[in-house]
Amino acid sequence: MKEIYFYNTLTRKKEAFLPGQSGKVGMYVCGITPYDYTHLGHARCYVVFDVIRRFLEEKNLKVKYVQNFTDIDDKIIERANSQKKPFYEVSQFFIKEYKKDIKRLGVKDPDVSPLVSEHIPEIIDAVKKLIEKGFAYEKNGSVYFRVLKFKGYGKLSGKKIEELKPGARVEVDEGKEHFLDFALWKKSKENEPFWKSPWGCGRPGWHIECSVMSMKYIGSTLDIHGGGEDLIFPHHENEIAQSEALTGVSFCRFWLHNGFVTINKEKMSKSLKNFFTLKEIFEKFSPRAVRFFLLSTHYRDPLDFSPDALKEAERMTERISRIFEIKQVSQTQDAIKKQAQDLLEGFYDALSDDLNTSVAISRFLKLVKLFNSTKSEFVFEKILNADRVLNFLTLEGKKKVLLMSEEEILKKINERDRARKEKNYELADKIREELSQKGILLEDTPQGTKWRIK
RNA sequence: GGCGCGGUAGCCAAGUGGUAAGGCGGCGGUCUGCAAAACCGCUAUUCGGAGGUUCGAAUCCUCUCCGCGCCUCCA
Repeated sequence: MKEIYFYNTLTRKKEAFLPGQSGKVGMYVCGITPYDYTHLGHARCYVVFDVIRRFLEEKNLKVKYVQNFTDIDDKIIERANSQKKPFYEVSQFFIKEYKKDIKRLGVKDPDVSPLVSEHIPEIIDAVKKLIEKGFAYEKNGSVYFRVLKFKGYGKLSGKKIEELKPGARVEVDEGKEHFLDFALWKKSKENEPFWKSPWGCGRPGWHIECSVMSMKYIGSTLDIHGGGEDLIFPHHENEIAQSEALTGVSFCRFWLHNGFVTINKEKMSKSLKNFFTLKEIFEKFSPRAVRFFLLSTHYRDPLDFSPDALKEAERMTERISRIFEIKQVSQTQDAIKKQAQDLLEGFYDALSDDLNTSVAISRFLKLVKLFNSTKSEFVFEKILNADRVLNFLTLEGKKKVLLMSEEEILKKINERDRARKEKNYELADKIREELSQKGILLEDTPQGTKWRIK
């Protein structure tokens, strides 16, 4: 059994992962801003971190998994105002949709799913402390973080302050001491929801909620902080600055970031209008295939979406699921047991190597193959063991629509069986073809003729 | 402009110094009346290109071409 290694964005190296205190792992993954439906890019992130969590749990580590909802933000307000609704109706609606979609992908519920809107007092406290410590200042009802005061700014993203030039891409906000300073607290404009604070009516800035909520539920130092790689800068960089300014200790030991889902090699994003929501995807592909697809490539590499790739995932997962159709035998030769055990070990070793799911899946498929040729209960159990991490087998498969009644099908099968006994193969094949036209596939097995939907 | 990632067979995809995992597809076979499913075998002398280091390189170095990302909200 190998040690667990993860690639740490902070050090740009694979590092041995050892939990902080006695087998406990505190992990925080940045959640969504619920102002629209969840898309495939989000799904990749949460499926990947779900596998990391399940894997660590299988390794007998006690994981506390925290994932927030940023339920108050400019985009939510924008949407709420355009629909003439309070912001929380918009965020609550999309939180519900997110939970529905992500559950179908077999992602376990977080242990804690904190909402920003329910942590305003804690956020105000944190901002107050940052001001006291000289890391933040109030200006016209807003509070900004004083980036230059925090040495080490840029250590996560590898950016140098001198190289980040104000201008074209960075909005120059009057009132800030330095263009990189970011809002901890934003003064509310008219028609915007607000909370009362020592600095007047306003709401939290974007980054502070993650610092406050992660440390509230996990502690000053997280073991793992995860998210999409687009969050590295500025979001996670800012989280580090705020948190470490606040506590004086290291905020997080392992920073893990997943790569993007792309379409034609380009990032799936709203602005390019090339994104697919899970809702849309599920109309064409099963959640089981989607999960398989999302794990088929290493999590840090780009994953290119295409209908063909999803179709292949559909085929593969159907094949995997067919193991349930086989009657198991209890006897297993030692050599086979050894093979199965080695494959399972290889499976976990692959995951230990910075979550190499491609290799892990290949071992998993080998186990399926071994089971198909041995029908061994022992091997079957190894498959179920591996599936506790991958979680393909319990998910919804492809939707099957029955175009004719079961009685009708059985009648046709009987008719065909009679024809086959009489060696009237022409008729038998005609019946099989007829059923095939209606999407029914026949399989002649030693146990008789079976049928299934194509 | 700064920083970073990737280019491996028809396709997807592992592999950071020891001589190219795995899957899909295709081809051949076992089974079958024929199929289907499953299983077995075959399917890259070669890793974008050019140099270099080395006994040895997909893996290290230099240059170069192509694609992408971050530097602004973004999983």
